[in-house]
Amino acid sequence: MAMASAPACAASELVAKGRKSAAFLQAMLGQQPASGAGATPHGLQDLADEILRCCDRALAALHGAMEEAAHAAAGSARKRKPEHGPVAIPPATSSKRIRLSGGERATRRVEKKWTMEDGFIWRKYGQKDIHGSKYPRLYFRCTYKEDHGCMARRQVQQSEADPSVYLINYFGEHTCCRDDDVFAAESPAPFVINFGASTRDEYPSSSPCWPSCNEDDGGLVASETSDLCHSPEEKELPAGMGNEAELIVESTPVPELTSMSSPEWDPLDGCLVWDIGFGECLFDDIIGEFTPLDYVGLFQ
DNA sequence: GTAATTTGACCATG
DNA sequence: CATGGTCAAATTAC
Repeated sequence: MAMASAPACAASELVAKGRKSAAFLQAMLGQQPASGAGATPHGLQDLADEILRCCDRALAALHGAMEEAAHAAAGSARKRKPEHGPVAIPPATSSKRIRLSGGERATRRVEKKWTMEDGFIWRKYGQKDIHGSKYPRLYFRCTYKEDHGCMARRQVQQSEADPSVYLINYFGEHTCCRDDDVFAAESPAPFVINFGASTRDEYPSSSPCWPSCNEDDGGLVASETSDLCHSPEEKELPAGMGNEAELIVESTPVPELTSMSSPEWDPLDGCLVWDIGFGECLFDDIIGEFTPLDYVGLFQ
């Protein structure tokens, strides 16, 4: 309900402002001439960079929480099987087969990441060479499928256009972290923004499914409904890996990969690849764009 | 010894 | 029949 999403929205705005400040800091550091042999701006830049990334992930986590809240709130207005976690996809819109156990149809979203890491723990259960694709498709299911009956699955495939990019198809939702007991006990933790380097320790094995702010994480950044997604990159998705995505999630190139050494790198755009432009716009606007239409009503 | 991964086989779908 | 998704035995790693 709105009462659940309002604090999340406020927190999201705060994180967004923090991120903006960090972006400016990083920009200022980038403009600083490397004067003073001892003063190494790279260390500070790395720090600012990490702050940016943590903010991004915090936003993503908040976004995910709001999405959950939105789904829960919209339960009466939107089609959702109450006894099944995954949201049903209208079969009529599905032209390609998506075989799911028990014939279920689940939420599906596509991410493009620079790493396969997403903070969740997956177990690989298959690999398949895909016709016409240079790279095999890897099949993963949640490690906690047995323990919690979590039906979350994902398919990972390297992009042919850019092999450094992984196209990750997510099916179903993680229920292993949504159990009432677990969620009640752990709910504060996932949204704690820890700017330190030991964030991984914030999420011990008791709640391993929450996306964590770790070094390897490519960063889940944003998601948009297919109606909102106009990214041309969606067209780059190989057959069966995004053409019918319910959600397209643009993911972040880790800044240090290119941006820190690139003179054209825009510090305000270095951490997130959004369909929208960053420019000088306030983050409030970004949140507006960041927020799927489903949630807009909840925030007002 | 246990858990995770690999990989070929099987099955469903178009 | 071709292709993609999943299963499960074998293998490997810890």
